[in-house]
Amino acid sequence: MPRSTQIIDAQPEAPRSRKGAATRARLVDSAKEEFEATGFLETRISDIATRAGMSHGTFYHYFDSKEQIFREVAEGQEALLTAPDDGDESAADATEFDRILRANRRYLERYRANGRIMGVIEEVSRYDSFVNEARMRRQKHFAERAEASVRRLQAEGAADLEIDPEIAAVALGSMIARFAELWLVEGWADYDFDHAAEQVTKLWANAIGLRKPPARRRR
Amino acid sequence: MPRSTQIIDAQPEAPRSRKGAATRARLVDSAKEEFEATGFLETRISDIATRAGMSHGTFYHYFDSKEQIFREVAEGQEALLTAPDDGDESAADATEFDRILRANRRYLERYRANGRIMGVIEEVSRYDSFVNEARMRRQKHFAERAEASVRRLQAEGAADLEIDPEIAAVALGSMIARFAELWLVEGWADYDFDHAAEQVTKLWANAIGLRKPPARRRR
Amino acid sequence: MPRSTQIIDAQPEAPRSRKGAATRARLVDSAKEEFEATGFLETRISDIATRAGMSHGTFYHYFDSKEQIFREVAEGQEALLTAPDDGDESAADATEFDRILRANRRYLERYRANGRIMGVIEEVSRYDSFVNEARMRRQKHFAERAEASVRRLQAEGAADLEIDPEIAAVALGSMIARFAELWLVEGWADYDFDHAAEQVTKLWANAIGLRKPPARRRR
Amino acid sequence: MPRSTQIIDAQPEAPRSRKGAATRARLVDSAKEEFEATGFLETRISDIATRAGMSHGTFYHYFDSKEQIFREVAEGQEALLTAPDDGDESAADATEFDRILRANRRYLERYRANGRIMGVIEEVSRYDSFVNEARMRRQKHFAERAEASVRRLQAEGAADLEIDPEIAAVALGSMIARFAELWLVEGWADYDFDHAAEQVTKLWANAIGLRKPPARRRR
DNA sequence: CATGAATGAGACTTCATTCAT
DNA sequence: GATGAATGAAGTCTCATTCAT
Repeated sequence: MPRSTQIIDAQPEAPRSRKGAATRARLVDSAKEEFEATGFLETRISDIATRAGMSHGTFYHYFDSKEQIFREVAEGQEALLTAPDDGDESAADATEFDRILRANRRYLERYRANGRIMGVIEEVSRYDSFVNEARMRRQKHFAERAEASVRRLQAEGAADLEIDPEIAAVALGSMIARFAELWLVEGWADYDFDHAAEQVTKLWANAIGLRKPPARRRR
Repeated sequence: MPRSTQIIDAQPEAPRSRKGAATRARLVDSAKEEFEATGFLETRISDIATRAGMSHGTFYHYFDSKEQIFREVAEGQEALLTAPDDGDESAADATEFDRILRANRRYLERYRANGRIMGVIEEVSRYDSFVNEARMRRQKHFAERAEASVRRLQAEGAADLEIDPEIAAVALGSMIARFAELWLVEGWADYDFDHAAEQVTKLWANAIGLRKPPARRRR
Repeated sequence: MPRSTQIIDAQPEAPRSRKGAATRARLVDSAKEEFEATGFLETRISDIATRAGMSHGTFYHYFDSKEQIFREVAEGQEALLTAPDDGDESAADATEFDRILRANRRYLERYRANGRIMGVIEEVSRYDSFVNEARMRRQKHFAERAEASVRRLQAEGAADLEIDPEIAAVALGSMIARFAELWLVEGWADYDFDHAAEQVTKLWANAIGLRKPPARRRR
Repeated sequence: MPRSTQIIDAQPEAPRSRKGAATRARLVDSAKEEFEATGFLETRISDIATRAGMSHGTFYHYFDSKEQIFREVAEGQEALLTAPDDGDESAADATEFDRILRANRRYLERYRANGRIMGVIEEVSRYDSFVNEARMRRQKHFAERAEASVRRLQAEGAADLEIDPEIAAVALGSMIARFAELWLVEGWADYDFDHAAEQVTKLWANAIGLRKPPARRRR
């Protein structure tokens, strides 16, 4: 049973030596840079290899195609975007509004730090179902959290009961995602970061009818 | 609304005869169908020509490239999406909420009726600046209306004054646009149309802090 | 339903103009020459195109691959080898031996006239099942005739009854086929044509125990 | 019987250690298996190495190329096919017919036991002159014996004098060889072994006009 | 001896585009 | 206007072979 074990195993095979692993990593890095600089379609396999300082043949030791390496790059970005906060989170949140604000800021900050590649991911997700699935997982990730949050608030009497938590979660997640893209990738306008983050959070909070709970006040 | 940015958008030459015009129109229709069925990248000039029942050589009598004919298809869709209501609009709107609801419904209905090609436009806008510009014009079209609407309501005391009308317009426009794409192109979920339209409108209205003002009349 | 109608239709499509047909024919001829001169494996698509005086891109208008055009060349040879005699056949045959001799001579003559390409067909038939099938059809064609002939002669009391007509047909067909290959392709030895043809016919006749029927004598 | 034609058949170097010899042998075995399973063209060096449980780099310690290792495999098969009977041969043969039958059976049995690789040898012999030479040596080996046999029988008055011993030897050798290939490699039909062996021997005996001479004794 | 990373020659193929008819 | 034959740039991918470790 030689010749790969199908589908998943489509990958040439993992590097077996330390050097190989380093080379592979170098390729992924170069690929990301090249995709950022040139876009997906315009990037040639040999561009990636050359940028990584190696022959294009080497590329094929580690990846089967441009699509495949892109998936890995995209996967990394998606993981980064949805990674949990790296620090004392709950600590700082005085109010529910602060909690939402922090989440939004985190998303926007991370998106801003990777604007170029995020734009390319948006592009590629339109014709590569793997990448699209990863993007949908991200969307789902945030939607689930948002939905749970809305339900909880409704239960606490702190949110509008007429809001459908499911739709609200998708729509508000969409708002943040597209707003981020327009602002940080398309260059729609040059908003002040703090102001923009606060504004979309206000829209979000208003949208679900967030009420300042009894003993708290918004800044 | 210039026809694309008309740089040297010189098409081979406008058809002179009636027959030529018909052939050209046939190509545009076939192109749309083919793009819907196959996506932009996978569609070949000869696919379009074949679908239109002619030799691919003929294509070049009317268009210079796949990009060019796509721009025309996309332009048509954008025009359709932003076209004014075809009928007695203001008539029916009893309240501001109804006005927003009607606008959202119209957008969603039109989007739904053209889901496939809208998805392709989303794709192509990522690597064709003409198409992207057209999409941005659409976004701007809605954003301007939304911004004006928010300002007016704020002036009337019918909307939250803490909301930045500019950001609100972009963010809420983004919400509708991405929600439409997720729902109607990506098949994220199968919402009831009326319910979904009403929900996103509620989110919108809440977001800007819309208050049913005592005695309201529309512009 | 664009994009070919599967399998059979794998061919790019038949030429639509007279000029196209001529070009296609030119390709087939050049392919045969190139295969004869260089062998199958060593022949490049562009060699064929260049020999036919055209760009390699043109090749792909008419054929999908080297295998495909080779099949057409091979098919032509097989047809030629099994083509019926072009002339007054039965007329001349005084005896059964003469009949067998004539058939053998015809095969050997035709094989000799196309030695090079026959050798390549032998080669390719080992890894292209289409070509192999064509070769097997040829073998079968002759085997069926031979078997019928043996049965008839046995019935007439003019052949050894202990011979199994089925095996005899295959074995004697093999004898002629391989002998032809060794002699005319491999250059095993430089026999006089008439002598060799007569000798293998004698072996054949003896093998099946051909008896001179009552009122006839062998020359 | 020189080891191939030994032009500059310089193999990397004969293994010096016991371990090296074992590795080398393992490669030859794996190569044979791989060739049988995949055919010559489709087999890659790394397939052979992998099957032998080693890195493909190691292959080059022992062989220069796929051709070279194949020659060794083929050489082994040819030797096997032409190897003298391993036992008390003459003993059992009561008649000349029995002698021919025994030789044919031995060939067919050996061929059958190695059908797959024999088929590959047939293939490769068409484009590797070394392999072809080995095959021709086999053919010559049998032809020489057959020719001598015919001449002897003719001298003894036990065979048809009109038969040209040289051509008969080649043609009848061809008959056996091709019949074996059709039957045992191509799967032309599923003959009973004993019956088939006896039949081709009858054809052979008849062909040379073998007569049971009054009182015969074998050499 | 063995490993497997790295190389790059060399062929294949696609398809937008041109152009003679 | 329409046709479809012809072109060739451009990229893909394979795998035998080398070589540092």
